[in-house]
Amino acid sequence: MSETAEIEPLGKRERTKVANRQAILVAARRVFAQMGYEAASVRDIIRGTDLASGTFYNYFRSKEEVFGAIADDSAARFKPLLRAARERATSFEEYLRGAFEAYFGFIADENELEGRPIDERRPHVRSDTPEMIAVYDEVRDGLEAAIARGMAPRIDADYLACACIGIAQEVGTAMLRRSPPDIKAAARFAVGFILKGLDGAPRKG
Amino acid sequence: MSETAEIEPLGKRERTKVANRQAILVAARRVFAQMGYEAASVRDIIRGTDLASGTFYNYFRSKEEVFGAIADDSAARFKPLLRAARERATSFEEYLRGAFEAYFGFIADENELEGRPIDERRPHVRSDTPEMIAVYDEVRDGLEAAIARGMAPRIDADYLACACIGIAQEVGTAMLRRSPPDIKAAARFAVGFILKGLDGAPRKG
DNA sequence: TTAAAAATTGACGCATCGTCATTTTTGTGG
DNA sequence: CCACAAAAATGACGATGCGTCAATTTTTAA
Repeated sequence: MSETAEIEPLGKRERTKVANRQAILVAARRVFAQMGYEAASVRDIIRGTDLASGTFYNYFRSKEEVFGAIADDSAARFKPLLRAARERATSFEEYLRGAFEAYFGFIADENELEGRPIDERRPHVRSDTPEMIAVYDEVRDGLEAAIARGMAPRIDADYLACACIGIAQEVGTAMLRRSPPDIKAAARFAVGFILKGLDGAPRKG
Repeated sequence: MSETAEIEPLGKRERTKVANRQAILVAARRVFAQMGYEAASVRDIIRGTDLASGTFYNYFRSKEEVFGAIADDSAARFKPLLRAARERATSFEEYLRGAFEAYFGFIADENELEGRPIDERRPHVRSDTPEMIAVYDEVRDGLEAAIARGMAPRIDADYLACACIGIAQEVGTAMLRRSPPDIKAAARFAVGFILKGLDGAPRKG
């Protein structure tokens, strides 16, 4: 194998290319958080770097594409956490708990930047970018695997995955609105709810 | 009481005001569906009516506000359906089934306009309009009432409402992607899942 | 009939859009 | 070290959309 990890043979050209792309993404994250996604313009983003306006278009075609790249990046960083939760788990319940704690912890970290309210900067997490589709697939695969092993009943894995993602999103957002956000408690609620429905969710108080 | 329902004493001024506002909303729905929310401009919307560009700003401040009005309108039309489901039901399960069938039927109707994929018709941020908050409150009230009557366990009503809404949204979107969308089946899935968790969801096939 | 009030209109100044010819930077061979 | 080609950055440009506003038309009320 001559494909060993390409340690660091990056010329200056490649390095600045990576650096510029990253600078744009960092500026975009900040701008989206500060003024909200809708209000932000490509010019606002590029002003947050030391690049010229035309340079933006060497890296992205539009604001939407930048948003997609950020979402893709988040999804790519989250996916291994999800995978790890699956591999670490020895039971379905453990898998679910690991996955939800990973997700709730992740969004708690991601939203620590000060600025506009959460709702105005938050991606509408649909099966959008390749990495986000990969996350959805990871969720569904994990559930299908559990079903195949008899750890979960044989139900519609697509709807099930959607239900879990919906719960994760909405309960996650609700958690962020509470201060301080209690990650374990939120995960406990979600896991109990998914496993047993109303009867399984932790009693209040 | 001299405040009796104001039957129809609308002058021409009031009538055209209502008509123009409605014309803008109708055009906006069509434009959002056809070219996608992001790509649409205020000019695109106003071109879909016989009004001048400046007139738009007598009714709305921005494209976002138009979307908010559409969302608000949808929520306002949906809320009574939800309320009716609650009043009609004689058990918690019946309430849930009625609510989900109402919601899934509603979004199936709402998205019958041909055009861009569902996901592109909305902004990438979540807007919480007054009527949408009212719908959320209706959901939570319904659940709290059930809890108070001992028809459901005493769990965190806020998280529960969020979980139900998340399920409704994600499973609803997934349902729309299938053709033809099977409203009853989707509702059966959601209700079973909420009541009993994995064990309660209908088996596949 | 007429004057005040309200609403509509479209042109205006300004900002952002995406492009592209030009300039600057980087990699390569003599 | 220099020169030359490829690659990338730059900012000015025409086009388009933005939100405003003085002028105009329509409606209401006296």
